[in-house]
Amino acid sequence: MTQDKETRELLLESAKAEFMEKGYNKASLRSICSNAGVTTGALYFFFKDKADLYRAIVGKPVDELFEIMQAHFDEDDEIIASADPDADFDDHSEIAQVLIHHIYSNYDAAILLLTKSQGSEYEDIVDRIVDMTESKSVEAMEKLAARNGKKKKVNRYMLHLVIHLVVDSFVHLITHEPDEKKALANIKKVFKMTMRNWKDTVLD
Amino acid sequence: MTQDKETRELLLESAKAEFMEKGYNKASLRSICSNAGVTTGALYFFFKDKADLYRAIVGKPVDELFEIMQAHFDEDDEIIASADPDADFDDHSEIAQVLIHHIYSNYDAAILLLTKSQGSEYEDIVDRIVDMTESKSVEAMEKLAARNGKKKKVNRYMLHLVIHLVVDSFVHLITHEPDEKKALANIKKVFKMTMRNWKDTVLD
Amino acid sequence: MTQDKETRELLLESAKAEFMEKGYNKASLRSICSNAGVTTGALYFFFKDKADLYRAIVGKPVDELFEIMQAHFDEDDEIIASADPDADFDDHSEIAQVLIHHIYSNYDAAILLLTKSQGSEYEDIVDRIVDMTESKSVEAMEKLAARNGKKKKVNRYMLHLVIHLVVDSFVHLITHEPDEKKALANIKKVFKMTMRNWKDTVLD
Amino acid sequence: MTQDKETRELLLESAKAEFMEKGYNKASLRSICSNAGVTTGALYFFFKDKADLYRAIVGKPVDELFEIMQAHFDEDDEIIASADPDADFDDHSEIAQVLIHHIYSNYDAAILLLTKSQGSEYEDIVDRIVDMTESKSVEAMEKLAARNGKKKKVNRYMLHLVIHLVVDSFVHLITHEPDEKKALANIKKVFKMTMRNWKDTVLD
DNA sequence: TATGAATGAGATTTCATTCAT
DNA sequence: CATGAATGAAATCTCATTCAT
Repeated sequence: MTQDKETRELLLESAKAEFMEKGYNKASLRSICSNAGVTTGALYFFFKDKADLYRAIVGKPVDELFEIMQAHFDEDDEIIASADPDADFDDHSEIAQVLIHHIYSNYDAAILLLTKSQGSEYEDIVDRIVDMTESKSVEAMEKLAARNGKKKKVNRYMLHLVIHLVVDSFVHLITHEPDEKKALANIKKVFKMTMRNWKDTVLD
Repeated sequence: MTQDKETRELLLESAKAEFMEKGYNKASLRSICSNAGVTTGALYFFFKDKADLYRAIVGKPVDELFEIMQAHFDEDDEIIASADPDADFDDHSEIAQVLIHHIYSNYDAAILLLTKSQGSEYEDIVDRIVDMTESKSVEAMEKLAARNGKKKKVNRYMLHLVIHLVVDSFVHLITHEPDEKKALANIKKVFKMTMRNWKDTVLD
Repeated sequence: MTQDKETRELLLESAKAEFMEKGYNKASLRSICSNAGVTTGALYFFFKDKADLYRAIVGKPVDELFEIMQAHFDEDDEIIASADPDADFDDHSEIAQVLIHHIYSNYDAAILLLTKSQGSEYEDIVDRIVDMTESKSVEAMEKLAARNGKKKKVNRYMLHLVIHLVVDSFVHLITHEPDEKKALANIKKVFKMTMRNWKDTVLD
Repeated sequence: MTQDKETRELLLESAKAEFMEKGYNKASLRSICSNAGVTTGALYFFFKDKADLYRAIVGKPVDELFEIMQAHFDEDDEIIASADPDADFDDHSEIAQVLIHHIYSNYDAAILLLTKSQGSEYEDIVDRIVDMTESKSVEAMEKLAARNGKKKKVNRYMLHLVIHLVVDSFVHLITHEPDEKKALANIKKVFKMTMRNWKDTVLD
């Protein structure tokens, strides 16, 4: 006993592997424990329940992701509030880079969240990201319209779809390209594509 | 009771409802049977196991979908094989209409497949559609290149992504728009968008 | 398999013994099943859960008990409504006999209820009996007072206590005297005692 | 923290609350410890096991109770041994007062013992009190008979029952009347009632 | 004194599946 | 065709207790 200080870590490793292999629902706490070389009781010393164990793996990265997004939208708000009417919203290269870097720094958690979270409290993570992005975009567009007086007609359905697709692109990229640099290179194309789609189909 | 020969049908109805409510994994055969007013034995008379029951609901629509797609690609092949070098590949309105009609004619099955199939043999249905579309597209492009001598450089990653996104668009549309006509109207925009993305990012 | 038709019965027997030995809370469904020679799954074919199993043993006797009591109180009501102002409420020998007979006809269930029900939905059975008796008694006394014009002052605390004690006497008798005839003989004394206590302490 | 030497006290407080809320059986040592702000190890430093912890709360009051009762019976013995053949055994007001005072001075423990002790070594406390009272009463009656020559026939069953009921009355009173003075007032009525029952039914 | 970690046995419940009738 | 019964394995979770430090 008292192996250095690792049991919790062993459990997290084992849980990661099990969730990855079987998904949240079918993952067995028994397997997780026996693979970690401990009894089920030990697991319950460190984690409240299955949900808590999963949260211990993906919770922090998720929270940070939303913080990063929030910070980005706050910045945009400031730009909108500032004098310059021609500020550039088209250059998403910075936020893309930050997001990609954060995600690839937590790659295991990202894969778990995007492909193995059904049944957990995170099963709607992608929808939550889409929803946040959409509502923040709408807000920003309304502020811009209020300030500029120009009012572009917006196709709300296409707005939703385009945002959905750019998020899906991220998801697809992350789940298929394990190399951060390559992912970043591709995501820039995705953004370019998205901006055109935006202008062509969201703004009538 | 006048049940004539309907037990199988009752079971299928009940199963649809249960799968819809809980998803493939969490659906309980017990619940399905008791809601259908029969015992588990009856279920096992008509269906080999849980997978077979699910297949009985979604199998035929899926097979037909792939047949429709196959027929479409075969037509394209013929056009490529024909003399006309300027044949139009850009007009997908026909295939779109046929696909949408097929899907909305089997709407329950479609929703089941797209949102409730995790754990079943159909959990990868979207990927299979993407894969088929992608490989057929590559084939077609190679045949065209061979015939025309012109060889456009193709960005395989973006090809894959663009196809993925158009399929995702379908999925998103189907799961969010229950009205066939409205869905069809929107899907045309999606195709237009996709064609531009194709030319801009797949062909360098 | 198919032993005559008895598995459910075996389970009930085994459950009775286990509940009797360990009480509701500490009774183990595992033990019950293995002592009955079946697997736990079998139990869950016949009973919804632990509570349902317990209910299958004691539920009917309890319901019948309350029906018997209700019928008794209804009879009293009729007597009160009738002309005779001097009807005799003091002779409880009939109800005593009926109650005792019912209880001793379901002796196992009675012992279970009175001594082993903690943790189950029946843990308050004695209180429920006291409450019903008390409220019916109060009703009856009020009706009598309204009819007769005479209004005896009632010490509510002693009323409650005396009723509690007569019920306790029943309980004590039942749990200590397994012979129905002897129990009946003693319960008559208890009633006599109770009637005097009633007059002396409930009615000031 | 200034915990000086209070951990044990914290644990006892927390245990009292837990036992009160859930009863002996369902009380969780984990909860007790965490509510006390210590770990399980600490508990096991002060107490041998769950039983020992419970004993630490209720043991002393129980022992004292039996001592008080013993002293009372010893006094009675002396009176019997004394010359006066007409000594008064009917006035229990003194012992009633002493008992009630002791019990209300340890009210938490009393409630715990009377309503939450199932599963513990004290689950039979009421029976033990009844048994002691009964055997001491029989002893006393025999001594009296031996001395006086008169031999009243005693109905042993009713003796047991009457004692049981007076004890039950105490229990009921204690658990329903938190005010010591009111309890004392009522208990006197109970004794009066008991004395009459005694003469009427115990002594044929 | 007290902690933090871990045990191991136990609890109830659910499930897909089987099979004699 | 269908029933009713039963299996057996697995699931998550809780518990009192122990012990090295």
